[in-house]
Amino acid sequence: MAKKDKIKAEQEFLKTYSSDAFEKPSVAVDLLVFTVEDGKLKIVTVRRQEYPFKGELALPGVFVGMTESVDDAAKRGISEEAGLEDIYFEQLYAFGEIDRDPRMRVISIAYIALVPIEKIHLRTGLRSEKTELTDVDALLSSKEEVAFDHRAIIECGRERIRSKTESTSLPFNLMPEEFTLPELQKVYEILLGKKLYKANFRKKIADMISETDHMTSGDAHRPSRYYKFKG
Amino acid sequence: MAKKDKIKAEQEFLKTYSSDAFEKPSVAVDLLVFTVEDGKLKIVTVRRQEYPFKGELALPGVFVGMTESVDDAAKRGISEEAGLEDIYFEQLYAFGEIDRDPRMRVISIAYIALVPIEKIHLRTGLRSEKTELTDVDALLSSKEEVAFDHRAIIECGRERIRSKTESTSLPFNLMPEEFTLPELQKVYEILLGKKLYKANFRKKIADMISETDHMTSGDAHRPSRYYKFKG
DNA sequence: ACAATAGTGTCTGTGAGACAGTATCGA
DNA sequence: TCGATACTGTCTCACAGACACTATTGT
Repeated sequence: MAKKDKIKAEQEFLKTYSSDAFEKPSVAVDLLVFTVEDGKLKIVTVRRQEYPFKGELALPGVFVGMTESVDDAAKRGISEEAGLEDIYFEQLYAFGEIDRDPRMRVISIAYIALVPIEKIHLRTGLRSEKTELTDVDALLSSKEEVAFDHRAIIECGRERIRSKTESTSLPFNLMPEEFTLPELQKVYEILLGKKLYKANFRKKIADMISETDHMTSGDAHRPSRYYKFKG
Repeated sequence: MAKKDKIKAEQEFLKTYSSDAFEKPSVAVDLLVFTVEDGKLKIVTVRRQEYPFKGELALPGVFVGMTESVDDAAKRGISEEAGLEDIYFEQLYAFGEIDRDPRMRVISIAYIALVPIEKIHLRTGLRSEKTELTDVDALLSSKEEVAFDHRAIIECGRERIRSKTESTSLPFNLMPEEFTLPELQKVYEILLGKKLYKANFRKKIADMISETDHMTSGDAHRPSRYYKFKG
């Protein structure tokens, strides 16, 4: 194959579009790390210590490095901000408005992650912002100011969760290894924002679970069986 | 408000992350412009005139400029490559592997667009690549080489179309202003890849259409009523 | 025995799938 | 009249929703 041609073509290309010829946007990932705590759907947030949006809530995020894929950047961010490894995450949406960051052009690719609360160990981020757990629905129905376009990103993520809860096994990613069906139903109800009928719920998820041989004990009522997620 | 603080914070930020301090990935949009022609689902493709992947099929795409949003870049690309304005499009997915372009780091945000065939006027792109219409399912089931990771992107778009056909009114974006129900059903069958029952199909889409007062004529069989899409 | 929660049986309505039937054109 | 395609009626079956009933613990 004409290697000369190849090199020439490459040089031609780099002349019209090289690292130096054009200014480029920065690319970041923003992270929506969801969990359920105290009967509420929450996300990991940081409180901004600097302008712009100083003092406001924001999503944790990292810039995408040249030596990592976008997925890997998301994984790194989740690890740095929430101390989490090996958890479920998926790409949500790319947010690309010109002025979403007043300092510079940043295109942000948002990811959602789902974690059982037991696994979460909040960690102070690299830029020493305090990480906290914030009630998603309370935040979205409040008028609290949220940094950048992060309110819209959170709304988008909330919607994805709701939608995939109806049609996939997504909520299992919020559960510990073993769980009872009343616990699981509660999580579904939180994600969907409505009460469910016990019998119908159990029929729906019947083929996603397998039972274990032990039960709850110590409560002043009938014990509940523990189940595991079955692919 | 402490404007001084604000400026200082900004400078601090730009020091640790400025246009010059870090190399940045390039950001492009790749376009999946779908249409139905001759009973087949097709997309607008270009044939690469340069290395790498010279001679192979590729998706049309443009780099995202600093003065346009990512959505606007997609709109511009659709206009430049297919001569189309005011058509339906939506973001598909961001592809961010490190080596998806062997020349340089490019993160690509893929968009799908749907156009009735009557509107398509293929236009030679800026880098004078020939644009053509390619049968999607034939391409995907063939072993033909496709440039970059574009085969995976096309698969992803094909899947999005199939999925949204089942649950939304997406296919109407492929129809002209007025259409008959047999025509509409044909399009659904192409998108879903299977035959549908007439009566069931009509029940399903009944509330998305409104009838007009005219019919087909000239065919050697019963005429068919024209309908319009109704929100 | 009772409060409290776990778990099951079943009726009903809705909607998809399957198929048979009727309607209306040109030749 | 016939071939061809448009259009409609209706049976069935799977499944979600709603609700009533039974089961098992601690106090």
